Amino acid sequence: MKVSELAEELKVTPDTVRYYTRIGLLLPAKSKTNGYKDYGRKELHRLRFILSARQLGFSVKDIDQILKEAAKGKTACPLVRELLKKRLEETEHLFQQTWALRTRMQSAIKEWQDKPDKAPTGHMVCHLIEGFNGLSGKEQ
Amino acid sequence: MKVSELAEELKVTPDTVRYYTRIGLLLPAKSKTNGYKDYGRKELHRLRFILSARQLGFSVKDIDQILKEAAKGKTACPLVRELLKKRLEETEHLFQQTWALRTRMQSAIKEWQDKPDKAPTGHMVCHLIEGFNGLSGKEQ
DNA sequence: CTTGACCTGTGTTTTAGACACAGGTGTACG
DNA sequence: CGTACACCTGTGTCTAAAACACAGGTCAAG
Repeated sequence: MKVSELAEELKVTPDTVRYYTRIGLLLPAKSKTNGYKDYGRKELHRLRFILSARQLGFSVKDIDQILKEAAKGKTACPLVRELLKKRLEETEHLFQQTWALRTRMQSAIKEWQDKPDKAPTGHMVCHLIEGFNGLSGKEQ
Repeated sequence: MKVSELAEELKVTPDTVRYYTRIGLLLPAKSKTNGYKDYGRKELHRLRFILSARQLGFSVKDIDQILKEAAKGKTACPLVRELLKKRLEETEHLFQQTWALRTRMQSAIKEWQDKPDKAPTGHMVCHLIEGFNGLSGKEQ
């Protein structure tokens, strides 16, 4: 299988396949005729695993670690559980951050509806931004 | 004011100040005695504006655009409104993504509680990941 | 004048690919 | 067999927003 064939098979871009190959997650053989990378069933399976793990929020580096652990014949499960716990904490944090940001942005848009446009002054770049207090309108 | 003094004043890291300076958002004078960058009240105010805008989700490039617009003496408000709308859409998207990911991760952790660790086999790297279906347990 | 703490500017690293690009491949057609 | 042209390849570079590393400069105490 060539790069694009493998990519098409699992609905990712050829660039993704190339990237995973470049960092050593995939280890295709090299075609003898041309120098093209040649992916077999093993690499297909391996890529499928990588994509499953990505879906669960593991970083590419995590996956590298997991694959290396499994390659030793040991169970990677404890590592997997530990990494997922860590990634969940991060995701939880990002979630809160994003939620708060969204709220702030919505709040700003609403608050700005009644405000006019103004030209900048020496000490004011944009009165919308500089006049926005970030609270949801319930402050005193 | 030196880099670290300005940074301390607005509770950011010196690296952040250096970064904004490097990309041209801050334009400090150069100290005559040593070659150190020298920030004045204007730069303090400018940094404050930048941080306010960052709080609202504007990218650094957005802010550059806004500052350039205001520098022409024109009102930056229409641009600001338009950019915020765009960023809100992106944030909304990220929010949904993150929410879905969090749900998937929590679901996996729960589902894995009852499962044992297993050593890898030829066609299975980690049965936890490969056996996780991504649905919340309500599939048939 | 020297020690040592702190500060500076610049260059490099981070994530997970996307994009650009010069050149190779392969096939339909003549 | 030759060739035109679409498509494919590997490699190198770029992205955001700083954080980090580091060699060397500065400054106050002694």
